[in-house]
Amino acid sequence: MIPNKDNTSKYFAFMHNIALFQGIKKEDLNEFFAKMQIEQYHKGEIQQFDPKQHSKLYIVFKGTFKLTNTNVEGDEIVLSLFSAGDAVTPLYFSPYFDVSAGFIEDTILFHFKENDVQRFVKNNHQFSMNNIKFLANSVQNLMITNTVLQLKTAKERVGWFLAHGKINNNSELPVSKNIIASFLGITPESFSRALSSLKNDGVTINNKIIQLDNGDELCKYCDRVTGSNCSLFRTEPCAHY
Amino acid sequence: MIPNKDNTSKYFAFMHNIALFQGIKKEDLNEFFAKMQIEQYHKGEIQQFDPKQHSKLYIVFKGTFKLTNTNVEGDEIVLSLFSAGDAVTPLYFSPYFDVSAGFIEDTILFHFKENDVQRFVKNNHQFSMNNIKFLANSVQNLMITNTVLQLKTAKERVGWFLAHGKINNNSELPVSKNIIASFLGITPESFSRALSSLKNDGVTINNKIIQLDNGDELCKYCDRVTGSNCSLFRTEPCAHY
DNA sequence: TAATACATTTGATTTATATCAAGGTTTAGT
DNA sequence: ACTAAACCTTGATATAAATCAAATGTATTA
Repeated sequence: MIPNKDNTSKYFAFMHNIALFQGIKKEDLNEFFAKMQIEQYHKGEIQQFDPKQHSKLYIVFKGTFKLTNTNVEGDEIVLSLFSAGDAVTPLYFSPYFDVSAGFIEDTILFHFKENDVQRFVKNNHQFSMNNIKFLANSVQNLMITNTVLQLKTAKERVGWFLAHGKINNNSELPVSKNIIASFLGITPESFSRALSSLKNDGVTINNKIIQLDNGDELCKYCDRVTGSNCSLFRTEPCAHY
Repeated sequence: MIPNKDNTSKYFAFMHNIALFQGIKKEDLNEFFAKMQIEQYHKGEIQQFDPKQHSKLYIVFKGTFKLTNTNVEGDEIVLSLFSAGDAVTPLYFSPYFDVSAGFIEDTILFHFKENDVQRFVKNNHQFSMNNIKFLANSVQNLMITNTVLQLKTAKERVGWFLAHGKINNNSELPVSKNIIASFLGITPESFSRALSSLKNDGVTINNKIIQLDNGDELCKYCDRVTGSNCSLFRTEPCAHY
């Protein structure tokens, strides 16, 4: 799919808001964006992320997909979820790191080729700084996920996930429950039971919409980094004094 | 501790071998290294990693420490382990990310101040590329750890840890068993039982030294990225065809 | 709109690992 | 070399979550 004139300005406006491209001169950006390619995927499709062929920078324009890893027994685990505005850089993955992208909705990705990204990193300080920031942030998020996976009971994991979404203004579940369960390292059954237990605490989910009786029911499950973006941070109900 | 003349050349030689500094002109490096500070920590010490005070780049010269996170109930989990040659960049962590460094042995760290690192990143393409590579590698490793924590039984986790060490030529456990257990998200008791089960498969640990009856006993626990560095990769016993 | 697939919930049962407890071993410091 | 403190192992028991199974609910598409 080649962008036509009409779409181009819409796409570029969208791209200018992506964190990776902040603080970069408009001319430089537009020159880089001119190299952008568009890929469309359909719901249900699975793409092996073979870095030999996929050494690119991806930006999600529309849709949702999951990054997954499948073990020998065929169990699939969800490493992370991506939706509009998120970036992925398999560019830097080892060719032996075998992850797949599973498309949950019809999805439009923008991509840049390895050489173009490398050149832009080399020639543009701000872009290289942004890349460092982006990756450092990924490191931090993965460490937090790590903590959640090691420390929490099923209910606490679910609570954490919901608190995370709430603070980022997603009062709606981003994907189906069984995918969230896999991301949290629990079974769909356990997820369901955790939810029914949370219901007793005032957390209800109707049609993927999360509703809270008081508004502070999820505070106890929140991590400190996520919490720092919360309107209740360091007020009385907050877990972080 | 201020480096004296004698030590300086030893330190610089060590630093020139660190991955983060590869491919950079000697003059540039030495100018940067001149800003290096040295910190010593004693076994048992714990340092809160408050990024307001610790916005630095650290290189481990000697010793071992663990990066840990403690939850409300006081449970401690080990996020990662660092030893000579490893780098840490809390530089890029959120000020709300509360991790601690727990020193397992007497440790010597080299550190650089935030401003100096930022300046070097800005002025040296290779260093900024190296930073990107370093962080991307961390992302990948954390994703793998994530998979291990979600997918594996206690025995498989221990097997993976030992396989990892074996391939990186550490036939010796890097730290005490209970710290490894915490890193793997299991209790010391489960770790011990996993080891005794592995013993039946030909994996013996004597005085922290890992011994294998045949040499391929750990192959089934190995992940593909680690495996790609193994001498047995894609031979008959390898799990990755 | 029916038909079929997919997702979710609920219950019964099993199982792996945590917890609790006690004894044994190694390590470190005096 | 001796003592105290960590560390490790082993056994018994408890428990949270996985698994198995079946029913219900919700999408998809023909």
